[in-house]
Formats: sequence, C-alpha cells, structure tokens
Amino acid sequence: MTVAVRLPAHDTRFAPPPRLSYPILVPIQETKPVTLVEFLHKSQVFGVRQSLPRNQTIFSEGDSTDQVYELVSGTVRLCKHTPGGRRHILDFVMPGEIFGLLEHSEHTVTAEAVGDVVLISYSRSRLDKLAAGDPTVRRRILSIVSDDLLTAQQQLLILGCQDAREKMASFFLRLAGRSGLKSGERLQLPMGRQDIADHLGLTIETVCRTIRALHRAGIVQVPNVHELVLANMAALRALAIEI
Amino acid sequence: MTVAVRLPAHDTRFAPPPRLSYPILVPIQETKPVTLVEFLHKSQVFGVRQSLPRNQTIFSEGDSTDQVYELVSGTVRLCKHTPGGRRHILDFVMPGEIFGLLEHSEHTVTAEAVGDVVLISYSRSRLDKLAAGDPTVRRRILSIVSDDLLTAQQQLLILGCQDAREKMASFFLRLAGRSGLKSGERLQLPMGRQDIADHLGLTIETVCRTIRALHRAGIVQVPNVHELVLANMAALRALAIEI
DNA sequence: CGTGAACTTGAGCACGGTCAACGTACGTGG
DNA sequence: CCACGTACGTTGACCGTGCTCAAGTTCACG
Repeated sequence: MTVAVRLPAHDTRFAPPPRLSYPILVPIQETKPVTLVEFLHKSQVFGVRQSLPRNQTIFSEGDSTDQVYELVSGTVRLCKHTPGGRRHILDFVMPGEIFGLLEHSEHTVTAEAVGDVVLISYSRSRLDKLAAGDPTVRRRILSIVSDDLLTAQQQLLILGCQDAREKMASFFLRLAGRSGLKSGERLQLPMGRQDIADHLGLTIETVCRTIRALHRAGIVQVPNVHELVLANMAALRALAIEI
Repeated sequence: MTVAVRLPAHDTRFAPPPRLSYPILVPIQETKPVTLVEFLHKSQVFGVRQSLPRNQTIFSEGDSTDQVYELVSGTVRLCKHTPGGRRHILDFVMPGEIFGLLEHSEHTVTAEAVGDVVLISYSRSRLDKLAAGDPTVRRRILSIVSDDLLTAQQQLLILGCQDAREKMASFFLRLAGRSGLKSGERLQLPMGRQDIADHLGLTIETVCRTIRALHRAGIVQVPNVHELVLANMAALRALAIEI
C-alpha cells in the first residue's frame, strides 16, 4: 500500500518564506513520492503560493506555458472561447490536481477561478530539469497528459451520444467520484448553472429544467443551489451508463 | 530546414525478411530523425507490416497496449462503443500517423479499419527501451499524446458549441488540412456517411442533408460519395471559425 | 431594505432526430 | 453480360428535445 504524503499547506518550501525554519514531519519518512505533486513538494522546485478571487483568469489561451499549477483549494475551469463569444468548458480542476501542464509552448485553453482559489505555481523549466534526471517524474508527467486525454475522450462520448438527462447524470457522477463523495453526503457544486451548461453543451435553462426533472423523479434533492444530494445513485448510473 | 526521411514502404527492416539485403539510400545521410515514425524506422525496433481488410478491428477497448501502430495506407477510425449500442468516433487516423500509443495498460478506444489498410505494428516495450535511452524519443512520445489531447479539446469545442453546418465545415477543413489538400484538388472521404455522423454527434440523414445544403449554397461540389470539392473555402472557414 | 446577479419557470419555436420510402453502387452467381 | 441482392446513401414528412425569449424569483451584499 502506498501512503500519500501530502505536505501541510503552509509548507516552508513555498514563497513567501516562513518566519521560522523547522523540519517537516512526514508520516513515513522513507515513503517514496507517488504523485507529481508529491515530487514537486519533495524536490527543490520552489512553488509560489497565491490566492486569487472569483472569476480571475489564471492564464489565457496563447499564453506561454512557463508555469505549471497545483490547485490547493477552490475550483478552476478550463475553457475555450470562440471569436463569436461562445464558450466551452473542457473540464473543472479540483484541489490536489495539476493543471497547465502541456507539451506546447503556448496554452491551448484558458484557466479561470470559479470561486476564490488558492494555487501554487511552479516553473516549467525547473520541472523539466527535474524530469530530465528522474524517469519516475517523466512517467508521472506522461500519466497526467495521458489521463487528461482519457478524460477528454470520455467527455467526447458524452457530448456526442448523450441527451440532456444523461449528460447531467454523468456530470454528477463524475463530480461525486472525483470528490470522493461518501453515500449520504452532499455533493458540492462550486460552479454556477451557466458553467455546467457550457460544459455539457446545453443552455442554462435546460440545466435548470433537467435538475428539476431529476428532482421530481426522486433521483436528486437540491437543498440549495450549490449542493446536491444524490438520493438514487442507481438511477443516476442507469442514465449515465449509456456511456 | 529539416528534411523528412521517409523510408520506402518495402523497407528491409520489416518482416517478412527481404530476399536480398541492400543498403538503404537516404537523401541526406546525416539527417537526424524528426518524427517518431522516423525514429522507429532508423532504430532497431522491428515492425511487423500487415494488411487488413475493411472493417477489421485492429484492437479493442480493454486490449493490452503492448503494440503501437503506424498507419501506412488507408484510414483507421478510433471509436468508443456503449453498452446500449451507441458509437462515437473520436478521430480518424491518416497515413503516416501513429496510433495506439497510450500511457495505460489497456486501450481506451477501439481501432477499426475504415477501408483496406496497411499498417506496421511495433512492440511497445521495445519502444519504451528506445525511449529510456533517448530524450528526443521521449519528447516525441509526449508530443504525440499532447497533440492527441489538443485534437480532443478542439473536437469538444466543436461538439459542444457548433450546429450541424458548422460541424460539417469544421470536419471538411480539418480533413483538408491533414491531407495537405491543394486548392482545386478533390478532398477524399474514405469514411462513410454513418462514420461522419458518429464523429460529429449527428445522424446520417442530417449529414446527407447538410452536404446537400452546402452544395446548393455553392460551397462544395460532390462528384461522388467519396470525394468532395471545396469550392468556397472562405465560406467554409466562415462557418467553422465560430470555433 | 434596495439592488443586481444568478437562478427558475413558462410559452412557443426550430433544429435536428425518427421513421419510412426510394435510389444507387457494387459484387456475386446464373 | 445481365439479374439479383445487399449495403449504403438520399430524400421527404413528421415529431420531439432542447433552444429562444421573456417574465418572475431568490439570494447575497451594500
């Protein structure tokens, strides 16, 4: 069994420098880093911690990919904007995940803070140096890009083959899975209805109506706009399984 | 300027072994390999050349990723099938391209021959050995996965934001771009109408009707089912640019 | 409280899907 | 070489999901 060694948020390795230097206690000292985030935390690649307000753009399509980001808290949306003003949200980033990691000189998506977020940015060139000397880091980087590809393929299937109800069910189930939702817990919906619509290729009205339909069918409860109770997971899965 | 060194199709390095051994003439002897295909051709990773008939499955979702493929001729479709019998075509592979390269132990898509195809399969583990000793090969692999991700993101935007006419315009322009179509030439459409429909999230009837609408608008001509003349590229671009 | 942004709900419509019939191309066997 | 059969493509008529437009409602915040 691997033990996740998530270092504390106020870690001395991040700017601004700490008031006091102190040794960091890690549960099992000899544990090898597993995720890329853990590699970054353990390595001498210094990250810059920053807080950003709601709707702040983190980077835009076309910006240089000289930074890689780790999301500490909050939610980030990755989107593409068209000349005509349409928008598509490719995916949402959740805490603990890396984003902005791409083998191109320019970003191909725009990253925006959904609500207030805290993130750590790392120098891409220093990450590349780390990767040059460590096959495991290289494998992690390739894994992240590969996973992103998989996610995109899954989403293509959803957009290409599913109707509104099925799309919403798939979306809720994926969110629940990613946030490690336990049965009975409320699913957090940090993003607004328009964001969900732009992610699923629907309109905001259809999103509202579909949530209501699922509610009237006893499949979900809606305690408030940003929370959801998945009352009937089996029914949700039956809708989404057409994936 | 880099010079593409594409070795002849009946190259001695591929099985079955040649009747005669002879030196391979390469235009500029000291040219460095550029694409991953060129690396594979130059390296000691032996490929197995094979011909497959129309509609043959090359690998299925869930199969082990122990082989990587180079398409020599013909067209391959990468698709996902759902339990309910729906199908989505994520992308088409064109000659000279690599497919089946994925940082997971199992394939996440199914690859099928659209028409008769010729391809070369390489051992994944031997490619990995090659990559372990050559940073450039590693960069090429990462580039391919990264490019696939980009393509998927572009397609997500198309599926999420475009209507039928815009989707068809985007599809034709992408095909034209990939096949290096020169103005005046006929665009080859090796795939059937149903394949196009399943790629764009439309029905076969809508594909037919949209082609006819584009034809009546003077934007395309349809000499036969598998060829297309892009008579008005500007109009096509105007439709697709809403990307 | 007042204001504005986000969300919800309804009425009507249109794009694209469904169903059905017909046309065309190609391959096989008489 | 033609006759037939099958797979694929085309076209039309109709219908339904989801979009548009418009009018409320709720909620957070000054």
